Amino acid sequence: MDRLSLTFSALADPTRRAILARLSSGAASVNEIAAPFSMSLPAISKHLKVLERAQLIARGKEAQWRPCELKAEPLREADAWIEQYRQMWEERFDRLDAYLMELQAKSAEGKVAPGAPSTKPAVAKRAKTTKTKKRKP
Amino acid sequence: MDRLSLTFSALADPTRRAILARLSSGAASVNEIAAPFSMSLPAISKHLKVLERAQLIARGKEAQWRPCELKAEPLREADAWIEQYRQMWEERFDRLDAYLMELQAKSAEGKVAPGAPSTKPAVAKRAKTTKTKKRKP
DNA sequence: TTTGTATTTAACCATATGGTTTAATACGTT
DNA sequence: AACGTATTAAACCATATGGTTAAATACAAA
Repeated sequence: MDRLSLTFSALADPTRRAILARLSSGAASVNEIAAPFSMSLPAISKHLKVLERAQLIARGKEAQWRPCELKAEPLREADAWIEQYRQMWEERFDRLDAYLMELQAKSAEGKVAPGAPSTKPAVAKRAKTTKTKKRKP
Repeated sequence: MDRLSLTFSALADPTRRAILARLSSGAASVNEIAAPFSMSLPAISKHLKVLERAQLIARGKEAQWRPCELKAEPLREADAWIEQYRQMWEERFDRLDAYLMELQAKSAEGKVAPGAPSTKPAVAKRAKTTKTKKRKP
């Protein structure tokens, strides 16, 4: 299986995401990792194997312990993939911004009812800092 | 299943990622989507159902066509999750940079053997250009 | 109404996933 | 050597996944 698929499918489980979260604050033994969960040790062991295959963790050997350490590299690749789509969800705000800017314009002309919400600063400001991409008509 | 798990497991398949890529350049019918692949139409239909359940696509109805449209919102959530780990993979480069900068310093003092590899520009420069992703203002 | 096109459903198959319980293994300590 | 602890392996089970082919459905056009 390709690396991206391995990464995403490793992340597609809340237990495994929780394990990564735990490891983000330092390496840990299998028992330490298992402690917060209400499942058997072998189940955790299997999850760790999945994470290891995805290279999201690396394991050491110290006496009878196999400490696990987080390896973020695959996350970087996953992030790079998702990154491609960033503007797709930013666009949404752009259109909202455009709409709100228009409202403001009208407001300046005194065409909006007195009680209309003030949409000016927080959101409309984003229109300047967000890159826009045109969508097909 | 929780939304993040749905999203990641939907992304954990190259066919589905390719479908999303196709849809990022505009909506398409099932047949159009299926064209590039060498698998049966029902297989594609199933993939679309997975994407739909994860809310990565939305479907319309026009005559006998059910056009698919990309919805990036879940990607934004996935991105936000991964974001937590960003510094984990940036740190790594920071340390590498620090090390290489140090090497350069020694090199400047003439303490490195004549044949030593020149590590100067390409990598050490990264220390300045490594982008810490733009966060919300 | 018949035919053609687009798409989904049904039934089936093989393999993967996530869990269990019961051993087995590996190492440090007594 | 025997024991205790940490971890994995084996065998098993239920359900999910990713694919197939054949049939059913929905709509447009002739």
